[in-house]
Formats: sequence, C-alpha cells, structure tokens
Amino acid sequence: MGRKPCCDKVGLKRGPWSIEEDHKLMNFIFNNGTIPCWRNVPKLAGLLRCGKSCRLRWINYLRPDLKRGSFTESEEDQIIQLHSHLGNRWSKIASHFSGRTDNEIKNHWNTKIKKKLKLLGLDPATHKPTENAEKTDGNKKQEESSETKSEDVPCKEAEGIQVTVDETNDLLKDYEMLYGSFDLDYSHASSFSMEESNNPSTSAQEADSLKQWVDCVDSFFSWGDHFIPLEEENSFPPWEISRIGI
DNA sequence: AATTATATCAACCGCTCTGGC
DNA sequence: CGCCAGAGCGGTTGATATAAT
Repeated sequence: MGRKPCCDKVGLKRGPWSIEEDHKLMNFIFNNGTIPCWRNVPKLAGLLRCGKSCRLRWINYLRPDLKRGSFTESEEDQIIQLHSHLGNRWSKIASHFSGRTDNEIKNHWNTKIKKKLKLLGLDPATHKPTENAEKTDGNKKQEESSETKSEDVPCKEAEGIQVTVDETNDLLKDYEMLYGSFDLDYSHASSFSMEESNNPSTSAQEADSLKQWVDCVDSFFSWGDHFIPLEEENSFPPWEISRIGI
C-alpha cells in the first residue's frame, strides 16, 4: 500500500499557471486573508489545481512582497554565509531575506553561486578550499567520480562539520577579492538593503501592499471578464506589470 | 539560418514535520 | 503514545530562453 496522494489528482490541471488561474487564486486570497487550509483553496477559488500547487504558486510567484530580479552581491554574500551555517535549509535561509523565496534562493544557489564557489576553488558543500579537502587514499577516487556527492550533505551541523563565523568571513573576503576581478554584470540587480530585509513591520504592511498591488494589476487587466492569454504578445506577468509600472 | 549545448527557473514529487485526535 | 491528515520543505525535472557552433 502506497502513501495516499495529497489530493485527488484526477482531472486536475498541471504545468504553468495561466493569468486567469493567478487571478482566481489572488482574488481568493485577497478576499479571505491568510489561508488556514490550502487543501480547500482550489475548490473554493474555482481552480482545477491541488492545494499544494496553489500554495506553491502563491509563495513563489504571486505574493505581492516578492522582490524578483537578480540577486545583489550583498545578497549573494549573505546566502553564502547563511549556507555555511544552515546547509541546504533553504526556507531558513530565505527567512533572512524579505521578498525572496526558498525556491528562488535554491535555484540561484544551484545555478550561480555553486559555480562561482567552484571557480574560486571552494567546495560549495563545505565552504572550504577544495585543495585542502581531505583526500585520503580510500576516498580520493570516489571524490573524483562524483563531484556532486559532497554537495548532498544536507547540513553541516548534522555532519559535525563546524565552520566558524570568522572562517566564513575569511573565505568571503577571499571570495569578494576574487569576485571583483570577474567581469560579472550586476547592472540589472535590484536594490537591496538589510534594513528593509529586517523590517519587522513588513508583514503588517502586507495587506496594504497586496491591495496596492491588486489595484495596480487591476488597472492593467480588466480582471472581470477578459483575460489576456499568456501566449499573446504584450501580456506581462504580474511582477513585470508592477515592476515596470504599467 | 539551423542546430546543438547550456543556463535558467517554475513546478512537481515525495519525504518529513507538526498538530489534532 | 500512536495514528493520521495536512502543511512545509528540499531535491529534481522539464520547458523555455539564450549562447555557441
């Protein structure tokens, strides 16, 4: 007997969300506030999605406080530092940033930061120089054969590996020095300030910002009866609309 | 211009955690 | 205390975009 599926997936839609679906979900959340039970959301909002999918869509894409855009250098530094302490606990890492999701940070780590660390000769899993990594007779071959194996370590604490703050900072200094020598383009990075990320009133302002955002989007889409198909030219995803101020 | 390789990121899968009973 | 349902999380996949040849 296998585990019961989280929801009845027969007849449920999968894949990319349409603007109409986004609208339905946003409308529902805006009208109902916090969601005590995501499982009921699709039925109540008139969506052919599972609750899990709705939750993910909201958290990763529709939330009005999402920042989007490229990560700044300081954000990357902070991610690296947090990762050295927390390992792959992306939600914990994301909790230190306002407007960034665990999925976004995870993707950025896997696609960008890991490569940069490797370029710098640092093991993304241990944050230590790879040339200093223990290469005992027994594990040398194994290490060569599976570069990603070491990255499977979920948490340094669990592994008993300690990276001190000082050690991480030293590595970061080296990283930043070398980093500056690369011709990396941050011209498109959005602005970021730690004050903003630590602002305790952010959640209190959520309702207002959500309303503002919905109003903003409302002014572009006629949210009532007509929706612009995703394929249609000149249709923009919500964050683009609010970002470029249409 | 066509094809192939690589990068990106939204979304899904399945496991773990948590709270209610 | 054990069981169950549901939420949350991290790993992975797959579609799409972009770059290289």
